[in-house]
Amino acid sequence: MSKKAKYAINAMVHLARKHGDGPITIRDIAEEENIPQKFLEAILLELKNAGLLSSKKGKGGGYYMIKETSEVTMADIMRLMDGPIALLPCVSYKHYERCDECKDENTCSIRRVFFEVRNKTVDMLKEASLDKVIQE
Amino acid sequence: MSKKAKYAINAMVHLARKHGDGPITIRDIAEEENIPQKFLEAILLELKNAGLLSSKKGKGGGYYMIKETSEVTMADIMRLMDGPIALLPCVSYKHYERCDECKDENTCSIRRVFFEVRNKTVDMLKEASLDKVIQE
DNA sequence: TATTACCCTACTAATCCTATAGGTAAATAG
DNA sequence: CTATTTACCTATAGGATTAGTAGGGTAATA
Repeated sequence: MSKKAKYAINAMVHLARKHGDGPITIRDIAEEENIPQKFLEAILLELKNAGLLSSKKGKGGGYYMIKETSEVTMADIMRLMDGPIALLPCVSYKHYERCDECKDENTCSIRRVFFEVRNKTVDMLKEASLDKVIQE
Repeated sequence: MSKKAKYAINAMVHLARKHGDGPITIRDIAEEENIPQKFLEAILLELKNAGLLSSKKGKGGGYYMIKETSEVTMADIMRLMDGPIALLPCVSYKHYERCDECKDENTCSIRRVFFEVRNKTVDMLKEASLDKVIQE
């Protein structure tokens, strides 16, 4: 997982914790979560464009959750930031791509293993919604 | 997973299938598995240095399995090629590293999730020994 | 209208990935 | 002993990605 995705998760968790408190500024999130501010700016924008967040400008502005905390999962955030969750592109559902050195996918012996890994991983990451994550 | 690791796995599977047939040349593996030969050369050397393979020089030489196919798993190969299997360095067992932006690991809410993902993933990859993989 | 915050473009330094080139050393066949 | 075959070693290099930084422009609010 890239730092970007980790930052995104930490920022979302931060906002989930303050859900209902109104907008939170980029600077506050950056400082409290130890994220470079300019980098965070781009990340939050991406999360907003994907519909996971909303924002308000001007004094008293900032970012805030637009969905319920139960409706946003680690899988959502990671897919947005890093793309495929699968270890091999040929077992990815959302970003499928054929392995160019593979002769025949149907007889590829390692594919089954990594298909299972992908499925289990996605299951766990989909289970991990923001509300569950902050409930500890 | 890097191409390097995927190549390594395919090469090991290839050698596991021919276990007992004597040494297989780099060229043969490269051609049959569609792996760039020079790249494969470095990969096989690394696998040998890690004790997963042995080799023989000169005519009739090549690489061959030195362990039983049940004793080498996907986890072994992947760790050797790509390093940590964990998505976050702070939940890695063999390559643990603190997240530098993390204030307190004990209260880090996302750590638990990715710890579970790591454990399940490693379990599956350790289960996937070469003999199991080629038994299909 | 001053302040505050969001939005946008471009750039960069460092690292990693995926190889390639060219030569050395050892084993074997004849 | 020579030629051939094969693994082994060193160095390098282009491209992609990552993780940012710099410097402003634009929009909303008090």
